[in-house]
Amino acid sequence: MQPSPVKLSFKEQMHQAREEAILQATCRLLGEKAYDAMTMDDVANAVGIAKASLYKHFASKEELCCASMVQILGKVHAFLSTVPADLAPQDKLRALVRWSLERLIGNHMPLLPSRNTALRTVLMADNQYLHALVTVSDQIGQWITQAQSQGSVDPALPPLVVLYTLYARACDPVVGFLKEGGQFSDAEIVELVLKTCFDGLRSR
Amino acid sequence: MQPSPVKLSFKEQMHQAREEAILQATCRLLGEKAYDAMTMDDVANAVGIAKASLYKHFASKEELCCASMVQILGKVHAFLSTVPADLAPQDKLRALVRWSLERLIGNHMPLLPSRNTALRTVLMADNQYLHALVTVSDQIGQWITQAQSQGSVDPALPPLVVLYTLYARACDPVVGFLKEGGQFSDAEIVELVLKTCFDGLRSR
DNA sequence: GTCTATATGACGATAGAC
DNA sequence: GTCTATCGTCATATAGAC
Repeated sequence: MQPSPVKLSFKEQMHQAREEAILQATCRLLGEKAYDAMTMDDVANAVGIAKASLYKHFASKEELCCASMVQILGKVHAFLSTVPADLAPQDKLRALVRWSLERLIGNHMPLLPSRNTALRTVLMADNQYLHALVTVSDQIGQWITQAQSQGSVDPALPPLVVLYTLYARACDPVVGFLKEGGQFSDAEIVELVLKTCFDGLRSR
Repeated sequence: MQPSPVKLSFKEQMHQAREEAILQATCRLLGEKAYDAMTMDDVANAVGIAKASLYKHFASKEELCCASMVQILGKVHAFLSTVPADLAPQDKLRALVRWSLERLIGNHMPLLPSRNTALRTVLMADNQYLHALVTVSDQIGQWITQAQSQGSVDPALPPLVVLYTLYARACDPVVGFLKEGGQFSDAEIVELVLKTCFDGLRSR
């Protein structure tokens, strides 16, 4: 009796589901600690499988984390397409930053590789990651340019500076500081950081 | 023949000088990489002594890095006292952030412990560090309050949010992103980040 | 593909000669 | 106090049975 196509498909689905679970766990763990601090044991325990099994899915820790980052960029891309087209450009940008902050505050967003970590080196050599990054950056870049031409974002700022400043909110330590203080609710923290990001510290 | 007090003092000076060199190297290395990524071998090589000798000065990696962070807070404190007293409060704050950014861009400022690293745990248990942190924060907090009462910093923002936002500039990844691009000079990067920090992204 | 067990290497810390 | 040499530990990655 030959294995039916359905059975094969089911096995593949299992495989995919397990891989998805691994990526989910990795994403969450990378949101809790730095790349160096996260161990493959952490991931294996979180998923509930043996460490060796991880290596059947991903050849190395670097590859795993890389895939996790690509997945996150995919989620960013998916979010971008849900932003109403009729929103003003600066409101689209605000929506993006708000979404990033909400993910950060829920520990669902890994720290961006802001320094020369092993991860950053791998990411910059990974075509999937770079492609996803360019796709996302292009969309955001358009919004920035539009917002600047409308004057709602300072046209004097180089668009790249605006882009990086928005990206940096996704790993803003201020969120962690304020959360630790316990003095503000999550929603308040998001609004406060949003305000300082777009309006700055000065009175308007 | 007894050792003269002068000789003793000289040996002590040597000791102090070596310790200073160790702290300097640690400070620079912590500016280049994260706490976990920095090794005691790195420090020993940078100073030009054997790793074992480090442990004659500092009992552990944690203690060494802790001392390094305390030393940096000391430099911050020293800088604060050089800021002209007749400057407007908001200009004092700008001067502080500019100084931080210049240190960051020259890799002379360790990343602040923004997440739960082993270092952060140690720092928060170290009275010297906490005391230095409170001293510095108090001075900055006064400037913030004054700037808010003058209306040059938004009085609607909780002072703590302003303080953390300023602190976060000392480890702003935007600086690294822009520096890597090679499109802006160090001085331009400092001014751009200063502008987004105080004025935000929106046009004024 | 999943597991247990292990090889390999890196790093913090120490021993002991000088 | 400085060095060389080494220990103990932990984490990545793999071997090999099932």
